Amino acid sequence: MTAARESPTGRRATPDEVVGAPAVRRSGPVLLSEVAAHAGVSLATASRVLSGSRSVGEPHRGRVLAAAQELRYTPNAQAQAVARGASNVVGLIIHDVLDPYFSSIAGGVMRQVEERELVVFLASTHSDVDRELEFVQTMRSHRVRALIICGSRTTDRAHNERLAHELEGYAAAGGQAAVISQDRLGTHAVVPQNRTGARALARELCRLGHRRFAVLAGPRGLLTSRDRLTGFREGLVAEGVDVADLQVLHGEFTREGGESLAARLIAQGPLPTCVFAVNDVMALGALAGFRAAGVRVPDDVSLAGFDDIAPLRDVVPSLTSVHLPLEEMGARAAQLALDTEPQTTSQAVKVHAEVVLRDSTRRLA
Amino acid sequence: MTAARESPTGRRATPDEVVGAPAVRRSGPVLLSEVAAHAGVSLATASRVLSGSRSVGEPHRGRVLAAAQELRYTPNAQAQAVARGASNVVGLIIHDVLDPYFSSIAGGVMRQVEERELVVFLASTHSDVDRELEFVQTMRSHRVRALIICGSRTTDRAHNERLAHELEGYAAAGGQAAVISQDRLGTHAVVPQNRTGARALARELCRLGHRRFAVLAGPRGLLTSRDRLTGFREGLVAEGVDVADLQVLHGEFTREGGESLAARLIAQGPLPTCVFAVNDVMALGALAGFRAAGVRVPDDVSLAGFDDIAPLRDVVPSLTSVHLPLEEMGARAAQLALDTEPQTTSQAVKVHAEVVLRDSTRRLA
DNA sequence: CCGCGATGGGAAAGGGCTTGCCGACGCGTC
DNA sequence: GACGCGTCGGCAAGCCCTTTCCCATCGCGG
Repeated sequence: MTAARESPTGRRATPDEVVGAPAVRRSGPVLLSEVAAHAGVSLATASRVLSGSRSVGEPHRGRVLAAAQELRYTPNAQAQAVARGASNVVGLIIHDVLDPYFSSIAGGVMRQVEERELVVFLASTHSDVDRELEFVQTMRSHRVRALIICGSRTTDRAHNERLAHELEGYAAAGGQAAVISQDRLGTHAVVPQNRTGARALARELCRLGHRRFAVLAGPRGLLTSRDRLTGFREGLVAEGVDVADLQVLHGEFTREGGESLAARLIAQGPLPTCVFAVNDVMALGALAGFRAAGVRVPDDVSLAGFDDIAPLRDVVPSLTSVHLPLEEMGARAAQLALDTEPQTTSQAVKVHAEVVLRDSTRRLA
Repeated sequence: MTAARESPTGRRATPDEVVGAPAVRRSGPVLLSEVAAHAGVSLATASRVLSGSRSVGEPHRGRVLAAAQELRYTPNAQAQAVARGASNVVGLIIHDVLDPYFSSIAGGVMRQVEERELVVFLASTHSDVDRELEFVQTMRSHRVRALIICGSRTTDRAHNERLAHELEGYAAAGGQAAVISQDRLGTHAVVPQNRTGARALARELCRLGHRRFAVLAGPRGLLTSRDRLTGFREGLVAEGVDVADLQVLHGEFTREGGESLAARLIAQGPLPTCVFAVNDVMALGALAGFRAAGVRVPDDVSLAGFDDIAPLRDVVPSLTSVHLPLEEMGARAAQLALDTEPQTTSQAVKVHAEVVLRDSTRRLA
């Protein structure tokens, strides 16, 4: 912005000038041209030495390297990207770094990115679909070589279309994208088996003897929540549970959401024997809510979540959940976006979800 | 990298060629020049309309916008950065996204960054000091306008000097840096009162009647660990506790580290009445370690941590800790780096650390 | 001694964008 | 009607690199 290049004076310094004002360092980054001048070679040669794009004879080679070192030259990655027509940046769009679900996924992505010596642009949407769209634009404008979105997954058709449209634009411009947990967007996709996982969970819970359930669901518009709810319902039906009186409470997909839903559930009257929170963050909130109200888990009510996020390890009682290999999902998405040839037909990787019974769900007598 | 522009044939297409192959859309991003051509104005005008750098008369203005929309033009941010001589990217270097301490800080940074409509480059060092150095280089080469490091804080003099040197180079090139939890690096700094906090914690624990302590410390080379240990010791001395037989175990600054240290502590013989883990992640590990060994907290041993990370909220027993406003620290660092004029003398912000007594530390009879 | 291919250096043409400058134009004023 | 002024287009010169040519040089066999 306030670039204020103060170069007007800046012609080539004659030897005398060098003697005259030795310490007057131009501020701002050192340029390749300065390195070249310092080494007494042409710009082209300096470039070739430093980027290793072609062999350069020893005398010159050494001098360029020395000059670069002495001047503390750092190539301008932006200019390089422009000149080469390709960047080494990967875009990552998630909801929130603070949410363990997303940070685990981000961790997986980062690992892959680091292995390839790339760099990641991180953007967090805070669940705002418009920001999501906006960020796709931003990423595109930064010409990221790959884009990974772990996003909204809303049922909002209009939004999904716009997103698909954006992504198509991104792809048309030569980028590779992978979306986590949502397919049919015309990109690579890594999708957890939400429905199957929830179905399996329902089955296990029924096998523990539970018949009366409540579900703490996310916002109605979220596909993830809907899929898990649907799967759970199917599972119950398969086990012969009457789903008619299944209590389903909708709230935010956050800890606070879970907490207040638990409170609402308690207020509504007799508790079911088992509560399924469609994700672990909500389950943790619910756990806190129950505890605050003096409702004991699992004695008074059983509680299960979904995702098997890391902090679950330290909770008491340990939470029953449906395990998702979050880091792997991130890593896989990164691989899809980074290792696939552009123009390949997009792949969809299904991720297995596995029920893990722990102490928060008890067997009924 | 494999840029492979398919231009060898690529001289300028003659009008005839255009007629010959009308639908052959060049792949790759749409260029500003194409937009300009489409709108029938000059490149300059198109640029001005789209960047709003100068007012442009209505007939042209409208046509440029229409053309841009129709062609789905996205400006090349890299080229813009080169041309403008300033980028709108902020660099963030942390150890690990998966660690709640760092992700909280990252969250704070992100908030500030988003408010300013900038974008962040995230790099994680996984506690590797060399990678840290490397990343500073990378960030510098990407010409990030601000750099926030939440890093190693090692006692390794050589490394610190190299880091300071790197940062000085970055600053000389016109960048603004802020470092979290380490000062004397010649940059802005946000430093938590580790020592004071630990001292206060020691005092509170003594007031609960504890006299025999153990400290689960991080690697010897980590300043954060050392400061907290020092402060804790000072606090004990101030309370008249004999520090001679204070048990100090060193391990990794991770959950696993805490877990195995707890095991070691148990194996070593009679437990002290209270254990201080120098950070919460270790404390959580220790809690798990104790639990696994059948040692009850706080009945058999009291346990305290430091940082007050988010997952602590859901742990049972709730953990006594020293609260640090992590998000704010990140936000503050971002502000320092973003809102300060370059060349200003660097500021150091001290962050208050406050003891929060919870259920994991009990009062001795 | 000459021609040959291989090698390495440099000038210059990009890459996609911004912006300083100039000139054209329309308007109001005296 | 001439002049000044403000507005707005466009040319072209940047920004900092990479890479394509092309030419000079060199070693070498014929």
